[in-house]
Amino acid sequence: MSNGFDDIPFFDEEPAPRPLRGREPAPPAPSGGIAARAMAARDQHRAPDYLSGLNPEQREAVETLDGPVLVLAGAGTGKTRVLTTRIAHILASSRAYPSQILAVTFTNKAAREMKERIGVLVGAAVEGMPWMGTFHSIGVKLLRRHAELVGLKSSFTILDTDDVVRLIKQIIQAEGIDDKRWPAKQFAQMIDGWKNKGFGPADIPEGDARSFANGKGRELYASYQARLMTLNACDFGDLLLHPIRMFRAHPDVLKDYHDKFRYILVDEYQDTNTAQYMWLRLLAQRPKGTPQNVCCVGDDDQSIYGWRGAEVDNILRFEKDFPGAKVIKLERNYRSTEHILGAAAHLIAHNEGRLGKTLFTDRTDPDDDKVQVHAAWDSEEEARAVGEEIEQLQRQQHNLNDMAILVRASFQMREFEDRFVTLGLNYRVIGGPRFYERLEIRDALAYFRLVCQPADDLAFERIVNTPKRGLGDTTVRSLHDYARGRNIPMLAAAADLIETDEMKAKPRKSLFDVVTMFKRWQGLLETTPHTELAETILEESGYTDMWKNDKSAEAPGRLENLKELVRSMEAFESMRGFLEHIALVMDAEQNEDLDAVSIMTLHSAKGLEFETVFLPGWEEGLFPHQRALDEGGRSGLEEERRLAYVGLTRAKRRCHIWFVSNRRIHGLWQSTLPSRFLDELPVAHVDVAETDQSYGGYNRGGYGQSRFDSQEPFANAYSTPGWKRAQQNKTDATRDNWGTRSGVGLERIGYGESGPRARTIDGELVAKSKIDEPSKFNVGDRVFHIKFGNGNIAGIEGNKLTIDFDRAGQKRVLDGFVERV
DNA sequence: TTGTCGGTCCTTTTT
DNA sequence: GGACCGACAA
Repeated sequence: MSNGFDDIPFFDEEPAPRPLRGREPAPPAPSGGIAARAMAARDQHRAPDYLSGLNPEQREAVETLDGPVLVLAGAGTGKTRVLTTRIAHILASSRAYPSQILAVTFTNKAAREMKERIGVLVGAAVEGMPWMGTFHSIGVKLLRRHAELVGLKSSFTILDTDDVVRLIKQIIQAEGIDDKRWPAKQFAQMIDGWKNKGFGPADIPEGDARSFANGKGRELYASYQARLMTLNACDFGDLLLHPIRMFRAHPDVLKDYHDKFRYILVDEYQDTNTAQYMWLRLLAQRPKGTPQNVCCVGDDDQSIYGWRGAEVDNILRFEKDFPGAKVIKLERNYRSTEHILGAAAHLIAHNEGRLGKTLFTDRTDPDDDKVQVHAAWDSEEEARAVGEEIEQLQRQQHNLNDMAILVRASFQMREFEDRFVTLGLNYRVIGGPRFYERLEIRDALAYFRLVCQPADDLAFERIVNTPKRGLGDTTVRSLHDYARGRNIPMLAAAADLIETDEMKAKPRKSLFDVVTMFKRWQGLLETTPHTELAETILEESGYTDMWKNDKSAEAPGRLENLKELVRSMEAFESMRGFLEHIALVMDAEQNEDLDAVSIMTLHSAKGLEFETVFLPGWEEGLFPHQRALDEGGRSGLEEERRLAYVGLTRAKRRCHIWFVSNRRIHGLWQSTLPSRFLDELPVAHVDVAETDQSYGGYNRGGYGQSRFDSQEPFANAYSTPGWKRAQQNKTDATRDNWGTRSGVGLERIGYGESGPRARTIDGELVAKSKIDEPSKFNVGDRVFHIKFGNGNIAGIEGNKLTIDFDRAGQKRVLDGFVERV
């Protein structure tokens, strides 16, 4: 089986290790220069196999190797295939060594996938690509090489969010600022935001600086950075910012990398933030006359990370940054049915700031289902109905692995989990609390870190009294002061202090034990296999015993996790190697063998695809989310719409959308309006599902009778009272922002024409909490609630009523949902 | 030093 | 409704 690579000489690694200043050897250049000619030398009539399956646009994106290229790749148009084939093509045509290609992704998952797929194309040569990885992992690699240029030692540690918050808290307290009023977590987020924008302490806008801790924002940021330096540590943002500073301050170093990276490729370009953009521009923009072989792939319609600093503008201004750039659109979709594509395309057309792509497919099959819209009474019924749908598919021999439930917010998952547990339906939650973030794992890692890196004060503080050794705040504080005063690590300070009389006997003894333990472990570091050492550390420190003696329900699971942690170290050469890996890769592999429905947020679904997709919770306030509307205005709404677009385009064959009329939010039942996005779906590609169970038809047992129960079952969801009431409310509050735009947004589904409908940006839940207004109800009033039935008011706070319901017991509800009887 | 009570928060999340 | 954090008392 020939894939066109069999006889191409690949170089596993650059003739290592070479001084940086030395120029890369040019790969054996084919005399003609262009790829096609190189290939033709081997095969006169036929392009290599790896190119033959591509459509013309994809092929252009792969073969345009000279100069800047922007590939606008819609959902399901073979984006990853283009990227990987392009790399294969660069290698096959001997344009560069594997080590001369810089390929950047956002997530480790994407990097892994890319590596795998390139491996399939080119075999072992992929192992020679050290510069393929996430922005952050490449940043680490650069920094380890040149740490001293930014004032670090190359053994620097990488702090995760948890460490950062604890560190910032210390700094806030040290400045004598009230850390209740000015929470460290909030400031950590501010710093992260600044770093995303590429701001150092000197660069932050005056307003930002003033907004925290009575104007001390800048000062605090500066002391945080100073503290990181003394700790020889970086946070995630620094992994980008330090290289940027370094490249700016040392053009000679930058030049070396210009020479080195002959080809630069960037995945998911729409997600780059300003810092990443600056980083990339430094590396990709070359002096005039030198080749700028940069290729960015992205989809502006799938930009859903604006809230964490991603700048869609980066994709929009690519052509300005790289004059003469070739822009290639991939619009042929290989994933979904025409109905799903039609629905998605029509929805996303409501956005204004777009580059404008329209997905199409040749595949038409009269048997394909349209996108189904379902209504349910409340979230419980929604979960029940989705469960039934899944079981039905299962009976038709569909795999659970091919189905996914994509929610807007993670609290929605719970209802589905509960339901699936009762049904005995396998499910897997993706993106929940992650392995390496668990308490016991972080504790264990702190031990390992401190052994490898005795200067890691954060690790020291974390475990010095875990398990309990009688070393409380007082002891730690005095250690801290001593260490700061002498500018030495805390572990060293501890070693000093136990030699003196400054401490009381008890803490002194404990501290002595700690110091001795760590000394011994450090001695074992080079001689003992690292998994064995890890076990020794956990045993001797008393950490495993701590959990063995713990009678709580989680303890056995935590011990299990610790074992798993040690097992996972086997794959690494050393403890240091392991720590480096997990500092950047916080995810652990999921069990793929189990056949299970996936439950995840829309955000984590990006890049995935499923035969059948369920999209619950399409209600105003939830999706689009109220906060996105309040804080993001028009652009917030557009990002929500892109999220909806991402959701729809995950589906290959079947897509079911749900909305409910009642949802419990923050413990209170609220009645909800169907999402405006439902109005934006095209009639031609959508079916409103028959609901024999919703509303009228379903027996809700002894739970409060609905006043609609006596009526006829509804023909379809759009004629249900919830929907009608919703539409009524919408027209009542008409503020028409879009109505006059032509062509889009005016089609409606299954209900009568009534003129342009309101599409307000600040679409609100029906009721909001209002504390100040006097209530129109009195204690003792007899009232009716749509879900809970009749009851008496037991208490009133603002518009929140406490009601003793005849059947449902005591509940707190908003006064908008009850009426006097 | 440890356990319990009460107040607050509640979108999305990678590195 | 419930998880998490900090203050407070034993």
